[in-house]
Amino acid sequence: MPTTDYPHPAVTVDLVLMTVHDGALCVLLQRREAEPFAGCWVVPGSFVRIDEPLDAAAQRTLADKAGLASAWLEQLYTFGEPGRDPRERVITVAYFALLPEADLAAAVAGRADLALAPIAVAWTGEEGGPVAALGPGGTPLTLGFDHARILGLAVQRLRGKLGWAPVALALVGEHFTLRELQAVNEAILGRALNKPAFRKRMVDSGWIEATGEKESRGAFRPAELYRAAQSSN
Amino acid sequence: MPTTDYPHPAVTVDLVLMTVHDGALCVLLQRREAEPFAGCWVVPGSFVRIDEPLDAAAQRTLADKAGLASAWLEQLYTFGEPGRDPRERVITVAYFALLPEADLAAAVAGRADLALAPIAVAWTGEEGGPVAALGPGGTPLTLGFDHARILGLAVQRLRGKLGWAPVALALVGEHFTLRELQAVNEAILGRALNKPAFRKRMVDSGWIEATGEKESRGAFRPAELYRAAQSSN
DNA sequence: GCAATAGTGTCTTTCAGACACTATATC
DNA sequence: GATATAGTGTCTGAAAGACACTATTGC
Repeated sequence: MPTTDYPHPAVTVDLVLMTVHDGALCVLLQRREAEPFAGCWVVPGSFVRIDEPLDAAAQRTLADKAGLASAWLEQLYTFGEPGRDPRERVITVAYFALLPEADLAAAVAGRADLALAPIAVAWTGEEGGPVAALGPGGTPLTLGFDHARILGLAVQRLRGKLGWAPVALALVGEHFTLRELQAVNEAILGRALNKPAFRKRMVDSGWIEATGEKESRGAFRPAELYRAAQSSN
Repeated sequence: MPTTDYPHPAVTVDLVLMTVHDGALCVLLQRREAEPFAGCWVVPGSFVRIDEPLDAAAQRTLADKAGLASAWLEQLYTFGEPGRDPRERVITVAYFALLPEADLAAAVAGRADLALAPIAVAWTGEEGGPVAALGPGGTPLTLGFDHARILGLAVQRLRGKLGWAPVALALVGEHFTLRELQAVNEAILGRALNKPAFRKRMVDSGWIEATGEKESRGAFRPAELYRAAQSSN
């Protein structure tokens, strides 16, 4: 592995920032001003600095673009087709990040170039494939670069990890009810779940613990509030 | 995402070529001649050319370093710590590849700089961690760069995929018996499997189909030979 | 007591592990 | 028929879905 004089590609990180809003899995998209793909929507990204670890570049992008300090952040896949950016060779390391709805809504508020778009998934199971992101009228947004494919892979990975990792906890607040957690899971999977089975699985998993406090929403029995267990990280 | 004048990092692909030999999961390692890490063992890799897709670079490395035309090849993870190569910033996209024992043994034969090293895994379950590669005397080889970590992630991914993807089929020949397939699975997982359950799972999975032919090894009942089903890809 | 949601008990089905059994080849 | 491995039937236990039931709050 000697050093070479061959031209080096540019390397970026792209962030698929996801949350669940109104029962739908949503992603934060940014409207591009400049060419190429001006007017199209893309996931936020930035160039990796020459002395910066990849995870740090993702963290920095999270702070710059969304004003967010912390999130469940995980490397997704690296895309490097030569033609994916018409200007120069750009290899992008895609990350996906999960945030509670409130955090992401705050980041979007007052920013005309940002949108929280519901994701429309046509496939089911493990095959995967590209997905569409919907605009205000329910019409699909035009995504720039290969970001429809990146989004599709993010959804696929998220669905796959739901069963064996506490990723759903990153999408609810610090305190949450089992009903909220189940709703988040159902939004991600796109199908209804069985209530007793879900509750048993969650409680037995060791990911969550009861706080002893209750949530009161109206004229009916209040729900127990849970929080992420210490070891769930 | 404008173009920039910032310095670009070098990008490489590294290949974790694995097979099962003598009941042990093994990896193809190459002894480095040059500094840094001269005398250490590393997984084969090469620079990504400026007009070359990442998958094509992995495929080319497979052909150059191991003389192999085809294998189960899958992107693993991208490693980009600034200090991982002391010469310059090198971001590497790691792939793992699975080959039948015979193919990899042929690649190593007569090459003093290549070795097929058994992998010693200390952990179990899902945590993962770095692993050791063993030399002829059973002593651990000194691995260069961050390749112990790359190897560890490859083992973790391989173990994780065993249950729901037909990866084990890439490690046996075109025709194989269920006993051979089970032995491969056991070598990867590092634990014994239940025979009836394994057979039922394999047959029900749809990944394999019976050929109608038999394998005769001695004075006992011959085993049915199977092959990968068409849809198992 | 009524309404509405929270939470649970129980039955059934499905699947994997354990174990012992039957099957089939060569000698 | 002895032997060694291939392959299967059956029991058991764990986990999930279906469904109905009980529990608790405000009004």
